Amino acid sequence: MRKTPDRNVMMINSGRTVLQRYLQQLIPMAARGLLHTKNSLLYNVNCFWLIRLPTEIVLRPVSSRRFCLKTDSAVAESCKENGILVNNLACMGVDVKMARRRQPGVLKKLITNEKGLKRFLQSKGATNEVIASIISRYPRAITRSYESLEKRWELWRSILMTDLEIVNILGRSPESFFRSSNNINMEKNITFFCSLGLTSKHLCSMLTRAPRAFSNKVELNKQLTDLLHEICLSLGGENPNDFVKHIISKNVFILLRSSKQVSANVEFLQSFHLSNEELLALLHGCGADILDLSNEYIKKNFTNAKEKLLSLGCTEREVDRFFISYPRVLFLSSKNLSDKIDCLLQAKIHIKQIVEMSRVLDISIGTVRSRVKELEKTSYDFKTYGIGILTLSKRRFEAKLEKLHSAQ
DNA sequence: GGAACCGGGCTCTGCCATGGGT
DNA sequence: ACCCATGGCAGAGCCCGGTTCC
Repeated sequence: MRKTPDRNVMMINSGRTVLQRYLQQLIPMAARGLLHTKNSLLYNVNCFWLIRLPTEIVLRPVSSRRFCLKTDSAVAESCKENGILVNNLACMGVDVKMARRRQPGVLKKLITNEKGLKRFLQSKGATNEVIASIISRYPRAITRSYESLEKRWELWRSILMTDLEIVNILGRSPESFFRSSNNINMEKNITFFCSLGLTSKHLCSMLTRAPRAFSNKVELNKQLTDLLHEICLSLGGENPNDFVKHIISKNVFILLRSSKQVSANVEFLQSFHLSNEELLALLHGCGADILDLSNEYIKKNFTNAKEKLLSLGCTEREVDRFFISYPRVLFLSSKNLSDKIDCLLQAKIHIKQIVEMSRVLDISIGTVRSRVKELEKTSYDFKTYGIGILTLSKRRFEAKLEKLHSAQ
């Protein structure tokens, strides 16, 4: 039995469960009985069931479609849906088709809290459009009780400053808030993250950027931090606690990855035959950036990029140095990286210059093209003056360009 | 003063699979 | 059989500016 955070909620939920099972059995029986006598009349009639719960009275209509006798399997499937719920949602602007595709079971439920959810979110400043979008994308949101929503919101507000920040996150990622109603687990996560030495500022950033991490079971988060702890110790690190805190604050998305993936990515970096000290420094620095990437993606990109660089005359050693000095290049898709290199070569930049200044691959192809074009007007020679100019920020580049023009 | 180095900011959801409960 | 909670994974960059070095 899954834990529910609140005793009252648990009672309501268990009451509902018993009642639901009872109704699920009762309604078809009633329907059969009624159909036997009033089949033709019932087809277009809305019938309301009065359901009394421990804390609330819900007037729940049952669609006449429930009594329809069509045999087509698709229609039979839709007959199981709570027609009035579906109508309610449609009236709220919910994309019912999307909701049905994502969580079909929710539309079959007899007891839901869509109106309560709407009131709750409205009171926090969410617009009707945002609420509809939230339910369309994560229909299970309407199964959360008011008490559970209040508690969860309170927990989120203990980290974030305003209701609006939470509304914005919900609008972006409804699943992260609604996927679990286990508020005790969320509390445990907050305590756990604090115990790692992460400050409220860190927690705020984590909840904003990777809210899903707070819905992970605390054991799962602990499993990952234990792995990081072990990695640090196995590499001779002296302060594993700081290492864990540093990696998480640097790349919070690591908490959304399995230990298996993170492990595989560390192994990938190990394949460059670095000393323990070097690998530790790499993980502490720019190596942390790529730990949350899909391992297959990293390997694929690495293989393709390596092939490309070797074909352009680079040595194995240069290639390895290139990736170690700037692992973030592995973020780039094979095609993007290849196109970028071609673009730089076309501008008469030598491959050795690119390999030595890998940061140049940080810039978008569009920016490279426009900057090369501007520099051509000033007869800028990359061989003589280097390619560092391409990596400047927009403001610095424009200032530099102005000077080049005035010097002409 | 200018170039090079470096760290950090923004961003990252939506879907499917699975195990367990009912 | 069905649903829920949760784990896992695919997807795929660019830019800015502070500090240090020469």
